Amino acid sequence: MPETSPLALLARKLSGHVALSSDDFAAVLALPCQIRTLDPSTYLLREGDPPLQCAVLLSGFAYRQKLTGEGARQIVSLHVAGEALDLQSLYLDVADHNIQTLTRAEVALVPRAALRELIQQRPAVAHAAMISVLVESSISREWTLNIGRRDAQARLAHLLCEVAMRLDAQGLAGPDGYDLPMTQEQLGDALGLTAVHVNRTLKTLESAGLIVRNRRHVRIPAWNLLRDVGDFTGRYLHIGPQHA
Amino acid sequence: MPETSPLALLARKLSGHVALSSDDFAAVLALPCQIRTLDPSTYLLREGDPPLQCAVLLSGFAYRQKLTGEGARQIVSLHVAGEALDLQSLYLDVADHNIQTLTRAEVALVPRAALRELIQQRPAVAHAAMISVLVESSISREWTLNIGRRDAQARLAHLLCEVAMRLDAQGLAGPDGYDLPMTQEQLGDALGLTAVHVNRTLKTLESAGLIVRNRRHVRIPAWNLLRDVGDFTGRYLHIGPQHA
DNA sequence: GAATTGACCTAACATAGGTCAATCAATTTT
DNA sequence: AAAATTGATTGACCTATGTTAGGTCAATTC
Repeated sequence: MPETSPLALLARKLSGHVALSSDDFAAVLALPCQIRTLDPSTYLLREGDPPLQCAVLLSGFAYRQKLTGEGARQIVSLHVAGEALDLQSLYLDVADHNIQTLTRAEVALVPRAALRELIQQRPAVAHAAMISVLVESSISREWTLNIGRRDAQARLAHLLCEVAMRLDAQGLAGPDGYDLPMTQEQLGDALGLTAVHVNRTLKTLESAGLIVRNRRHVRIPAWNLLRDVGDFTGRYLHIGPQHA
Repeated sequence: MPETSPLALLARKLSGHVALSSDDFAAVLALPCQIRTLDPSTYLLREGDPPLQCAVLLSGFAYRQKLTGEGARQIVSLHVAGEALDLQSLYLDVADHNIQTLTRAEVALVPRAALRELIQQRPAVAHAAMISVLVESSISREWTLNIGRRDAQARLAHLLCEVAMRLDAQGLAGPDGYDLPMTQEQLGDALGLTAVHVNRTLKTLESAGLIVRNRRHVRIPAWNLLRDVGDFTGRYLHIGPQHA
């Protein structure tokens, strides 16, 4: 089946957790949508706004972010191509966080009503969407643990492992590492650290031989070592079909 | 309608966000369940186990928790009476976190299959369950922000405000404050701090007149002040019906 | 090709919060 | 009621991380 629809990526992602019938699959592909190419740092949703559309990330990276009253930024989740960004606010009146592109990115904008209708009419799609939300919750819990209870080195190692594994699961990581599209300031915002300390910590990991960097490219020469330093286990990512 | 079923609390909670028909409401009440009274610190679910039942908290408090490889504990969410604890793992094969009672608590144990069936057959219930999961996700994001980007005083003030507002929304808070059922060590585990520092910070809040403590009882004499110190806004709790 | 910009990097210093250890107070057990 | 346990409190000290203030370099822009 040629992937003519821009939503093929989404359909594939959804069917990664639950078997979708070919009808279900086709219905996802048939969702109405507009394609947009967005510059880095473009807002897709702003806290306080009513969510009107559901963006699906077709290429590039995006993140969710919140600000304190004093203007400090915390990145609360990262997203790679294929993920639906607005399931989190699909049934809520007002957005509780901001969504921004990290890199230049293509998105498909699906009208909220169309997606809700699809979910209401197709239990298997609803099931898949629910799992997708639950997995995101699980990742959010692990981030809370990471930020609350691990030191800077473990935190950073953990994040690098997570990104590596998630890219790998989407077939987006080469065998020689991956391009991490975040500045050190953004890494700090994701980890609850300052950019300065991220820099120091990257240097530490590098000189310990745990990572090899070349500009934004990261290679992990000994997965087991970085995994141990980062106290990383992929279980919370719930990769693969959920049978039970 | 007399609340004969122990699940009345759950049904009320679900219908807090979405209108349920009386049929839907009755179907929730008719779920098969076993009632248990549990001691403090009893495990309801363990990381790595397959979730087989869905616990609904009828009275008392519970929390979700994760441990690092070194044994540090992070409480990742708090739960008050009326909340369903296992929607988070209802569609996942393996639990990614632990759930424990905080106080002595009564729970209703609903077989996983029964709940899934109900959700599959009643779109309004599915809708309500989804919202309940989404609200929990939103709270999780705010916790990440709180732990990652606020200092100890703001963190603690924020948590105290959140608990006050959630108890109030459930009608569980008196006009003269509430009983916070957590030890200072548990507060630390929820905030990414040590018990010692929680103690110091409580003292600071107290001597600034922002809270009044008597044993575990907390009163907030000037809501606006504590709210400002904690940089708290209740928006992320998404209290009330979601119309859109 | 000078100026500007954004990201990376470094060093010196400051501090919020952690660690350790002791004491006290309240509650439960014997 | 002694003893034991659990949690709260406090003090002295330490360290991981933040802050400030600058550098270097490469990529754009004028």
